[in-house]
Amino acid sequence: MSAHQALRDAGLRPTRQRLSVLASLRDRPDAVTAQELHAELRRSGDAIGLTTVYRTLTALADAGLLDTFSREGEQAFRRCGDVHHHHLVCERCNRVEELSADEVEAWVHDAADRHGFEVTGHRADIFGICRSCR
Amino acid sequence: MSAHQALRDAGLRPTRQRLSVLASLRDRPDAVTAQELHAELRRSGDAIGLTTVYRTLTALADAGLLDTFSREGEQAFRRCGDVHHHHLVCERCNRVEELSADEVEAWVHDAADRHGFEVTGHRADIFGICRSCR
DNA sequence: GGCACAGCTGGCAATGGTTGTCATCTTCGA
DNA sequence: TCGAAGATGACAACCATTGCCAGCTGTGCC
Repeated sequence: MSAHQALRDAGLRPTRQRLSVLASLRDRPDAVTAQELHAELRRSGDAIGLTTVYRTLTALADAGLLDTFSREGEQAFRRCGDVHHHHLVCERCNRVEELSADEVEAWVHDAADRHGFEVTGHRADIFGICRSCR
Repeated sequence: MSAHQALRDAGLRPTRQRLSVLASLRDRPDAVTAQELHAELRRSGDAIGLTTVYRTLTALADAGLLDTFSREGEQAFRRCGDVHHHHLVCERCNRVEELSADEVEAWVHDAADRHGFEVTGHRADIFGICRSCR
């Protein structure tokens, strides 16, 4: 799906800035913060405001187009697949691999049932050092 | 183990303030933020500075005595058991149940191996609404 | 194409959780 | 009991993030 269409579907106007953010996120393996992305875009000659980067990332995350990661005090974002998945995160380069795991899903529902909880969500992330960072 | 001894083992002096923080965290089912805890302690007549609450919680977490939870922009803490576990968190009252899950541990190592990652840690939390909040 | 308007942008100010500073006070081993 | 070393707390500083608002732009409609 084109970035243009993705924005449309999310009820967001496909502006130059948003397309720019989505383009720089496309196929990027790592998660980035608003500040980092803003600096990179500026460095590459793209005129975009920091506030806009923040709002765009938040809007895209709200629309489910981006996954969020908290990195000691700040929030990082990454373009991830639509289907539910978990993450394998490199603590050195912030690369993220998407994982699917039926056993985790099963565990989630079993545990919640046993404790009388109504599940609203869950998150299972693995942290480590990737092959190329070792 | 006494709170006094726990602090000792963590290389921290058992001061009135630290004992006070540990005491109010004892057997508490929910996770609290520094601001919340500070307000509660003050309300109950305990003279303690906000800075001290922040530093104490951080120190206790660093020492492995507390687990941390990020709650939209702020950090919450909870006294948890020493053995490795996961969490079932009520989004309404912040109650936390500790879970152990061999299937999750197995998944962590399998997935990391498959992707060539060296595991440094992992986290698997379930969010929901507890029985009494429903 | 031209219009009008709802949505978007971006510089700047404000917010708010958290941390740095430092003078003062405690704890604890000698 | 004494003197470090460690801890406290009021206050200022930080800094990621958000609010504000005047101007800009995409979009549907004529």
